[in-house]
Amino acid sequence: MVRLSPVKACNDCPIRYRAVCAECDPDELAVLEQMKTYQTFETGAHLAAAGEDLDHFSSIVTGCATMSRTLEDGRRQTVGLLLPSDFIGRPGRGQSAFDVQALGPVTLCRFERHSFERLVRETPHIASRLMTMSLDELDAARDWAVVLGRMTAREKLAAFLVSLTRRFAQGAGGPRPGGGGVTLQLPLTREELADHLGLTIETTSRQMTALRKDGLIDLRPAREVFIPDFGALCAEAGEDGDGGPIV
Amino acid sequence: MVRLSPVKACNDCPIRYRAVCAECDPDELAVLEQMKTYQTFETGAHLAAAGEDLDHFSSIVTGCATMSRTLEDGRRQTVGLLLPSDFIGRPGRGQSAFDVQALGPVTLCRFERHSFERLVRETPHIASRLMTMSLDELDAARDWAVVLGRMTAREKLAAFLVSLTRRFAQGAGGPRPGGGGVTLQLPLTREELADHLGLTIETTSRQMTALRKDGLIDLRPAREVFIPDFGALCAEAGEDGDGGPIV
DNA sequence: ACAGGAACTTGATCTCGATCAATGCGGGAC
DNA sequence: GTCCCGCATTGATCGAGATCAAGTTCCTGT
Repeated sequence: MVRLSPVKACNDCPIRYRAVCAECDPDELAVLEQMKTYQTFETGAHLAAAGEDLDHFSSIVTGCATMSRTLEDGRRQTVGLLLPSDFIGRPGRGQSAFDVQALGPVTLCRFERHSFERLVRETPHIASRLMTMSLDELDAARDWAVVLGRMTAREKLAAFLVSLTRRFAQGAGGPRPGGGGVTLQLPLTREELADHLGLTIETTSRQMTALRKDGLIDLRPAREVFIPDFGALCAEAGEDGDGGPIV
Repeated sequence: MVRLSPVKACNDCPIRYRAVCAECDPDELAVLEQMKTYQTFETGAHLAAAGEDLDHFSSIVTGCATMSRTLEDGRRQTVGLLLPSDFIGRPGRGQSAFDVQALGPVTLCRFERHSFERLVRETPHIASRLMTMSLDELDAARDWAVVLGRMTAREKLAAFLVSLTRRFAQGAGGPRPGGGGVTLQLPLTREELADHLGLTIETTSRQMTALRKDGLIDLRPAREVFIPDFGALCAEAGEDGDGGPIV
């Protein structure tokens, strides 16, 4: 059976980040609590536009979003998937280099940019936490470049499902392990998936079907994907079959 | 004529980063000066291996290096090109997620990791400078994902030449503007180029020839590339033809 | 329940880049 | 000089994924 390593996000700290919020100083928390405002967006809403000034930074509370770029001729590439606890905006960056768009209804916990930047300047451990988050994103972006540049369509799809399962396993509302497998709720349409994988919608759909016919996944209504054997899917994604945990 | 925007690296500060070193405090510089040691590596040397502990962080003084990952079956993808003034290693990261390999003879300015991390902890503006560098790399990695995922072989090559020209323009020993064009010294073999572009060596060579036949570049001995019209090459890379500066 | 539309699947064909296979070139050792 | 050997180019063919074109399923609103 697959081992899950769920690390729950801290609900008290607005910069929710895995379990490190245990380090949060009560005084800092109080400052952040005073600063924050919640805002909800509808499906497809633009949370940020490439090149536009950001007046707020935010942490995703519920829902998912993509970061993407669209070329003049309409070709689109998604460069990152944002899940609950992910942070939008970074100190010293007044604007986003990419479009950020809600995949479904999204609730953000927002902080006025200048106040937040001041807080970061005065609070080294928050700065260091943001650094860690950025470095994680950097590694993830480079990992994804390997997938985009060198993997086949089937491997891309398997790699995405594996990575999404692992990321959800670290937060709440993620995949439900049980019955010798894992159930995953896909937050993306086939088109959004294709844009993330650097494929067309048709190829994405075909490879999805191929994985289903090979018994690696089961496709259920409402974009639910059942993974009977997580290790087998990892192997399909080109990972050495050490049957490691979902992390 | 193409406008160049050269921003020279600061030679005094060991964390050379564009022109921000002007901010370096003399005391910090003294500490760094005491810490640093120079080391030279031969072509092909491994400056860091994926998953191996780093005992030093370093700044590239001369030469170039790649960050790459090689899959079990030999497929390789380069995820970043490191040029003089680029930094290897980040506070809080004891190991590199990728292999770092010298493309030619490389000289590094090295800092013992723990001492450097202590300095960073005690010096917010160095931490903030490292944050800026990391965010630049993050944007670059995501930009490159768009190239890998959605561009044709010809566009990939043009985009790479454009990006390399711009990066060299910010440092020393870069492209020589003049005669209505720019001369670029390619630090990579066709194979290394192919690994960066997510192509095969043959396709890379063919597209190089195609760009030459179309008058967009001229190929000279010793991996020298002459770009007669930088704006035209930018257009080929899918950029809007605003004839912007090399930045 | 039904209608409409968006999301998804499947099929037929085409094309760009991969693969297989020579051939050309250029620089260093002697 | 000329013999190498690694790097680069070019050619012929193949195949994974794109493209064009129907269908089918699923969700939503009434």
